[in-house]
Amino acid sequence: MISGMSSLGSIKSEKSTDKIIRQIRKGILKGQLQPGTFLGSEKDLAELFEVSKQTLRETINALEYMGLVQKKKGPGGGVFISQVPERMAQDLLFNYFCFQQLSPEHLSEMRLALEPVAVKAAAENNSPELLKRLEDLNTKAEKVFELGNYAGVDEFAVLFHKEIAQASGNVLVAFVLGFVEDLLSQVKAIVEEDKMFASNIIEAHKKIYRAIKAGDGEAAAMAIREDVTEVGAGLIRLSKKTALAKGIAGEREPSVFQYLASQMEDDRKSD
Amino acid sequence: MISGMSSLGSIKSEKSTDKIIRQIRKGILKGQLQPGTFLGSEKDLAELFEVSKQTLRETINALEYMGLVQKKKGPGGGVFISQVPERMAQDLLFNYFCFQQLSPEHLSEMRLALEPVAVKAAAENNSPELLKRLEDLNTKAEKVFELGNYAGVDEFAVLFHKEIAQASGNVLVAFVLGFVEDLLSQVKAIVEEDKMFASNIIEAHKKIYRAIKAGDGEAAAMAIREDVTEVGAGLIRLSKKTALAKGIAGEREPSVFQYLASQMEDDRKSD
DNA sequence: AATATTAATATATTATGATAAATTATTGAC
DNA sequence: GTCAATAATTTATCATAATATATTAATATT
Repeated sequence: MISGMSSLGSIKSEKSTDKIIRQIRKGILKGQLQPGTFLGSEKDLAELFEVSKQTLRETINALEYMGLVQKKKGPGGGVFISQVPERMAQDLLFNYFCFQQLSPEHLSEMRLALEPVAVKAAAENNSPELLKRLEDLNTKAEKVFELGNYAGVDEFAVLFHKEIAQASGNVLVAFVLGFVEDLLSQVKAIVEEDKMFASNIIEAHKKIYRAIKAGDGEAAAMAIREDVTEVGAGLIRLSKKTALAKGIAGEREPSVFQYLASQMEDDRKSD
Repeated sequence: MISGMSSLGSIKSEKSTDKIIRQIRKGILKGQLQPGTFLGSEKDLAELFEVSKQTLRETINALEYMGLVQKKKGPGGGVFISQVPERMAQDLLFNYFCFQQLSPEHLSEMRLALEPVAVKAAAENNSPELLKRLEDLNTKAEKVFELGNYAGVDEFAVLFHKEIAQASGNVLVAFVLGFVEDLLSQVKAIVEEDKMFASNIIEAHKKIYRAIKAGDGEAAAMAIREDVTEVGAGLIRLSKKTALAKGIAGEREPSVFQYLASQMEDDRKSD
């Protein structure tokens, strides 16, 4: 048991892969390594850290999948520090929740807690640009509604909510709401929606827009609560029906991921 | 191998590393690969996917750092599917926010939105086990308070809130609140707290506990709002003072990570 | 001269073989 | 049976080499 062990310090000798990852990550978190910073080619880095090419590749690969670095091929290429893309952060978080029995109810409850906060902030800081974007989205939603494209209504509805989430001014709220909205939009893309559903959403969003435009945070919050509650209820009802039709649910709470699984044949691709 | 595959088929030939990662991840997300499932040794998997050892190691390494698999050495070892540990999901999310100027205000605002939701659920489902754990934590907090260990009070206070977050019954709320609480606890460990601060926390938590015990969700929500608001205000005040003392702040909003960076000095340079 | 084409070059990507280190299963002594 | 030594298995690392790919530079074409 006690053989060639390092004298002091760490009892368990840390893998060199882990050491390098920790070191680079620390540099990033401390702000010493800013996005865009060129770290060198893999060859350079292997020499710098005094490890083999393979070992270095394993570390850089891990950092790349965490979103912290990007690689570029060819002359002038190499390893660069990168901001973690929102999409990647979402996917990594998705990995966690796929083991947690996340349900549409959970998502809806989160929306109910955060949307009013976001929309209040949006109403209190209702820039012309924001109003323009929100109005555009609602107009587009109405157009596709008239064409009978109810799924299209929902796409614009999601963008409407994501716009408000961004306008919250709170990066944490914006991320969590964005995560929730994206998940819900995928769920909604599976369950079929009807005309009444889409019509209600359009009316609700018009009301929310008016409150934001008027700078009335309380009214906006109230309106969005109604919207979220109604959509949540409808969605839960529809998803339960879908689950039963597929023979999935029954004893167990329907997990969001069981629906999404069926859709995973076409993978979400970045870029 | 067949050269010239790049011209036909996919426009951008996907790296085999990416392909394998996508494939395994899909299996996990679809529920076909459950936690604990043995995938085989690296050698087996290299043969299975028809790639080299190195390529396979790179994929497994990436999956390991995402938290989706674990490796074990020795006889009976190999690659196993793993639930993503909460801590790892937190760290990966942390990577995202370290570029987003997350501030104590943002954290506090999120708490204010979610804690009442969590505590209401906790009050409505106040099991004897939960009450016991909460009472224990408050008792311990009081003990360390009497010893003058105000930082210790805070450690138990954080656990108190995390317990409530878990009791929310909402995995999404629990995770986000846990993430926020852990971040705040690190910030609090840096800024110095005084006797009054600790005393207020203890009284507030007693009040929250009584409301939960009584099954009064509304009272519990009200009490926790007071607690969160007060702690948030105190924390923001203290952290601004700390930031100014360090010459960090000024024109820019103080980022949580600028404080945490100062704590990351625990260098054990051994390479 | 501007533009398209080709060649050169730097880099990532994949592959193979070999050794070291760590962990577990097995064996053997008492 | 218990415990220590040994063997077997697997990951971790190193080294080398060939291939694929994207950028840049040079060349040819219009």
